[in-house]
Amino acid sequence: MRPQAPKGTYDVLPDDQPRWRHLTDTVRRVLGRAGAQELTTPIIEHAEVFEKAVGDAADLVVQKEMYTFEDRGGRRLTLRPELTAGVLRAFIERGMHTWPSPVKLWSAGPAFRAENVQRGRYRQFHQVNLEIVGADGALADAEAIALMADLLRELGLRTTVLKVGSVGDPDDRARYNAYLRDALAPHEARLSPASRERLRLNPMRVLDSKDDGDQALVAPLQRPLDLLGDDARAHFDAVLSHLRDWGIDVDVDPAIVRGLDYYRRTAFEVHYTGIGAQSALGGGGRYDGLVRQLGGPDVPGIGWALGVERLFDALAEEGVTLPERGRPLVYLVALDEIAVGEMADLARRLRGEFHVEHGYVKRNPTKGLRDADRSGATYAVLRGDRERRADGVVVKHLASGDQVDVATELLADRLRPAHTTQNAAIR
RNA sequence: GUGGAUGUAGCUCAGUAGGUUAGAGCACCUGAUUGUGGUUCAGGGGGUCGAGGGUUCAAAUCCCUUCAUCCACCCCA
Repeated sequence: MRPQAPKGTYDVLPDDQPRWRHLTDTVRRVLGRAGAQELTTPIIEHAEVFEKAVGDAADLVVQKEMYTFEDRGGRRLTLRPELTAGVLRAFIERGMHTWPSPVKLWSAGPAFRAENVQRGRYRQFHQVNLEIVGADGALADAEAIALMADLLRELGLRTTVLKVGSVGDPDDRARYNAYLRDALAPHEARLSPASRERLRLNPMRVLDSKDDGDQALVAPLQRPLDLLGDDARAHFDAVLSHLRDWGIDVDVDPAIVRGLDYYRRTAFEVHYTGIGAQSALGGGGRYDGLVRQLGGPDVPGIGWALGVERLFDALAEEGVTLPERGRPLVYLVALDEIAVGEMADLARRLRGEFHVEHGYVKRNPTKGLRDADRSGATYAVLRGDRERRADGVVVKHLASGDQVDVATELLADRLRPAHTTQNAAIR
């Protein structure tokens, strides 16, 4: 049996690394200049952190999809299925409510869900996360959404669809769920089996059923947005107004739905068509009761998460070119046994300034130049007995084929100007 | 949890009315080329045909089971 990565996991190979760096660099820049600070939390947390966050609605399904285990000390630990709960746990544990408010925190890293895999869905996946904790005004909602849009744009995505809605305050949600139950009860027999179950557990979910019959039944009904209370309505209008002022294009989605109870008011999602059935790049919303629910002070918050794998899918679909891996400036070739050691020494000196590689063994010029070529280096530097007699090396510019003898002690000086232009022929 | 498709060399894939030593391209190694790379040419290494069982004189090929991958359903914090 050949070794194999666990189902739903994958290796990020060297050629894939530059796009990951590009992503984290962009996140750091875009969110950082808005005052968001990077926070790294553990990948494992006490299971109760997530259990409390999910709440009693804890839809058994959700629970089942968490990787929970017992460590040797008998502690119940969970591989985080998302980043928000851990961030808020840190917020509470570290007393961040005493920090200048609001506290803006971003995080990025792996998360785990025991789901069946498909395109854009893995068991170990990665998220970029932003939380703005301690602000309850519409301005915070608008800024959170705007920052997500900024990030997507700076990454190079142009054709995303940003849907914004409101799930209202808890009373509004209860009222809407009751309305849906009443409205659909007479037609229950015509609902799909899945939606009959939804009607019992979480009526709002019927709204995003993929069944055509369900959709026909639901079409004439009012949406959550239609039954907002005055406060939630005013808040939502203010959010939209800010976004309009800032030129952020959004689609108002009157039927936007959240699975968990702690969400209130603003909810949003960003989608990208063309990356399969899992078209949501990410989403977020306001969670004013959550910090308290986790055992902290009663502070409001809003946040979002983006799925890294889906971002990469979308970037590929959009044809965005990402940086390539770094190539050496010089590749050192040892033409005899003595030169092997000399080149290793030379490499260590040059690496103070340049990206320098060598092959550890004696090579004839044919093989040595082939190695240099494959490394992607700009220059090959060769040394054998002929060069040793002159205390020098041969420097060959691989693209042009031009080559020149250089005294060893002058090599760094000759490379330095080329280093900045990388392609300059040796002078 | 459910359904469909697919598992053959490091990679992408041919190869089924069951029939000798299982092939190609790319990649890798060697040589042409013992002081000059990319191109080219010649040669070479590399396979439990995903795994286990069954049918058969004979299985990559047919049957069963199982595992994995992909896509979709479900679900989606």
